[in-house]
Amino acid sequence: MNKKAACLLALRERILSTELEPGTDLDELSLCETYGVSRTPLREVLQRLSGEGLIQLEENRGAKVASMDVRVMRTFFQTAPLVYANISALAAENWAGPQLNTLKQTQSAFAVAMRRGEASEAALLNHRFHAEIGLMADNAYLVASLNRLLIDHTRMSQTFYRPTSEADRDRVRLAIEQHDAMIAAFERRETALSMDLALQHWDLSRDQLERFVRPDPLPVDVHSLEARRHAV
Amino acid sequence: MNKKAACLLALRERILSTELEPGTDLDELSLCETYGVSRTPLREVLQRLSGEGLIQLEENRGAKVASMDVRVMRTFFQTAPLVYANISALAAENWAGPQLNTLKQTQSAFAVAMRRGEASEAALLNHRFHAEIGLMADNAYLVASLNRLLIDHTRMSQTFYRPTSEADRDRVRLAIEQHDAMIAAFERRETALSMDLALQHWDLSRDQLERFVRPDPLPVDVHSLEARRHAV
DNA sequence: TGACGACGGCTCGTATACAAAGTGTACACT
DNA sequence: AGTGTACACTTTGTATACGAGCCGTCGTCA
Repeated sequence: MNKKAACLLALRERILSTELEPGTDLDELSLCETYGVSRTPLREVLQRLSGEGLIQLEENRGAKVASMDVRVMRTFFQTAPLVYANISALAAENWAGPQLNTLKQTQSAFAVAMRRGEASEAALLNHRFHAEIGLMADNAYLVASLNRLLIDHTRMSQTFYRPTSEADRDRVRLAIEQHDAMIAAFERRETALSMDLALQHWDLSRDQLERFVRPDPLPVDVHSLEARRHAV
Repeated sequence: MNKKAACLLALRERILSTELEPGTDLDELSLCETYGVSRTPLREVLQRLSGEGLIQLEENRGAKVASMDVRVMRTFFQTAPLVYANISALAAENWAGPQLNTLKQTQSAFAVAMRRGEASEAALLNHRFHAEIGLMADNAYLVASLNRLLIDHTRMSQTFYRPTSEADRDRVRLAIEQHDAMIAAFERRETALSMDLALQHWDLSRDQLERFVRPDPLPVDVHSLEARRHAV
């Protein structure tokens, strides 16, 4: 029972961190061995992961990690701002009890991981941060979308948390500041501001993700570069 | 294998039609007997239904049909127009291949069922109609929200398809006309119009659902009725 | 030599048996 | 008489064994 939950958690993390890359085939027996559970509970875990959209099950063909092709990504960029903005506004409106403190704790853990350069830990904590905002929003319908978005967001942003240039480092710092601003807005129940901040946070993410998805093209050849330069 | 799929389908329909009412406890053994499958595949079906949000699983406590309390409904009314409108616009933009024809077929089947007074059949076909629009929208993220909304929408609207007054009958006719208008808008890829029509369709639904949720209050007593009448 | 078919291995799907957890009742003790 | 505990029964969770479906390879036949 505890082993089953552990297995679920572990697989989730391995998928989100892209240690298990999109499209990877999953073998039941080897997973059973890895996590020390028999096939019955393991298959239930797989069913569950499939329900969450982390893996895809095919009849008589086993499971594979959910793919992430260009079409999916187009949709992702189209949908994310809508959902993130609304979730954020709802979170400001509806959070209750200890949720805000939980969020603050996640945020500090995130900042620490980032400072220490623990990249995949940071990515997972960022995921958790936004998932917790989802819980605060208290809207089972939109959260369904949010969680799907977060899966792909986390997988795409793996590189983000391994900043190489100083400009990248600045962006990460900005992301952390934005998180703090969001927390403050939630605390004061500032719905409209929360929505704005979510959109700003999204803009930053989008720039970063687009750089990952569509990196600067390599020069075709020296001549075309020269030609372009003189054509301006 | 086929029996498992049949079991899944059947349970889905029974839940959507509220034959299995929200909150009902589900007993594994009796379900096994009913559908002629053993516990292992049945439990996988339950996992799946849980993933779709149709039932709720609790550790060592079995499954129960997803509840539908007032808080859930508040959220429902808040979220539905946003998702429906966007899904509709995306459907107009992205539908491909035979999807539109499939939708037309579902629509005629729905109209027929409605004319024949087959209430739960009509409710399920209406569900299918909107689920198919979801597929046309081709947006895995938003569809997750849509499907959650449709579950509760279908369960709440069970009464809608048993019109009692002539005014109710008019509303049903209008709903069918709106479906046709949506199909036409999709066919011509009129994104903005599709969004508008979805919102109109939602307005109609909302009025109907609110009447179900908040019916005309019963008279407190005869005296207060008399008093009210004279007061006008 | 190429193509079709049969066989064998492998993985997935299902049934069943057993273990663990929860629940209700009855009996004893305060 | 009320409460608490223990035991039996019901229901859920897990392991394992067996059957079914897919895939690749090898052999045979044209």
